[in-house]
Amino acid sequence: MAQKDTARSILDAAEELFSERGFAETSLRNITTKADVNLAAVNYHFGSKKSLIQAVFARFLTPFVAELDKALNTCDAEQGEQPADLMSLLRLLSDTALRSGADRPERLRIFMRLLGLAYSQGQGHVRRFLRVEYGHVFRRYSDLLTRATPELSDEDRFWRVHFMLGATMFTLNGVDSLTAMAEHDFGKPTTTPDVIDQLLPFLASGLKSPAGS
Amino acid sequence: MAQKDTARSILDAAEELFSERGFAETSLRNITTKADVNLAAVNYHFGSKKSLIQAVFARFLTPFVAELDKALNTCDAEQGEQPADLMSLLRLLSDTALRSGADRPERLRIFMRLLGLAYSQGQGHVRRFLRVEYGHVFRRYSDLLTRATPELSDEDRFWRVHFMLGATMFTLNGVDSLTAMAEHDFGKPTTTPDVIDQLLPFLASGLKSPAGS
DNA sequence: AAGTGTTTTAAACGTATGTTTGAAACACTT
DNA sequence: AAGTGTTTCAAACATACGTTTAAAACACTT
Repeated sequence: MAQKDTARSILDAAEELFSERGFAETSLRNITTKADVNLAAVNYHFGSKKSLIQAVFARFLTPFVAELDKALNTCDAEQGEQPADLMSLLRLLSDTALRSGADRPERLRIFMRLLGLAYSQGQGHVRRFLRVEYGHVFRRYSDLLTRATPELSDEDRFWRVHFMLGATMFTLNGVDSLTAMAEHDFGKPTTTPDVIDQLLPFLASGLKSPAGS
Repeated sequence: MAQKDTARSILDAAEELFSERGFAETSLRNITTKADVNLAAVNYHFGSKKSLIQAVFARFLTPFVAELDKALNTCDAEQGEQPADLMSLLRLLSDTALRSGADRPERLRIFMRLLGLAYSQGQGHVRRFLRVEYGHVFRRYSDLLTRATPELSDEDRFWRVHFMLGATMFTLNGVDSLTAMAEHDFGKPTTTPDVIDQLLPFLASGLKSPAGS
């Protein structure tokens, strides 16, 4: 019992501190102090700081890709030959992401920050870990995206999908600062689902934008 | 003479190393070794590591915002009352960015990586420095963008501009990996201006996308 | 050539980090 | 209750960092 508790406390504290300050800027002493466990507990339970970082990602991503895989299965079964349209595909992904870790709604924001950090900081080991562990589901989703945009050349689609990825990562990365700015400027409170409702049409328009200049 | 050389060598090395590995992950010893100067030279010439980071940004941004300001002046003079259209505005910005530091074309990529790092890593002092030092020019550009999209509500425009920013940052951030992937998959070599030619229509379509779901 | 202010150098300082250790505390079977 | 494997703990380890120092080397005026 104590084992699970200690490991979970460490993961909770690490997740939050990493997302706030980055990986290199968060020390094991920060984490163990916040988790109220002994300093040596990290190395005892996870082996090293690197492994702890991967464990933080795994705790979020493993249930998420499982749910996404399930959602893609029912999507395939329902539609048969006819490909799903673009907007539905985007909704499917965002709904799955929002539902994953439904207990706390700010979980998605935290995880997106972690993902952004992993790609902008060194952390090549995280990228490798993610590709090896979860690559097949993302490849599956990518195939559906291809079938939903048959009018695009592979090259155009490649670039535009990355543009979409960038807009999404950046936005959800800083969604807390952005919603605070929006609330200050426009009065209305804005939630993460609200932001996603704004984002998806933008992404769809961009992806379908006419080719050429 | 020796003074300028040492300081410049440090800036060159710091710019490259920071953009490759991040700020916290790059030590002064890494920098001074690469620059082939003494370790103490950084603190002698720049005072501290923080000031060095700001100096790296200033060296790129000061000429850039000067050129952008000039371009905005001639833009104002030419157009008179009639606002510039969206595509021209985007071109104006990207042309200025591409021309700035024209000596080496990968300079823009390096700088975009630095900017992304400054916002994703802690580095709150960089954000503050940039806002205080260069904020007025970006506010000026933002006003032109507003006049070019009168059909949008301030709130919609706010969000979509940040989506554009995200797509741009992410893309130019990883433009070297992305062009390498594109070349591997599609044969054709792709340059940074090519990528921007793909990006701008995407951004324009997204910004102008019809409101509502 | 002497003198003066600037720049470079090698070495050290103090601090913080990730990790290891060996003993103590604990949980659980026999 | 003794014994056994697991978990916690305080302390120390080795290493790396940013910064400071004081002397040496340099550039340049008089």
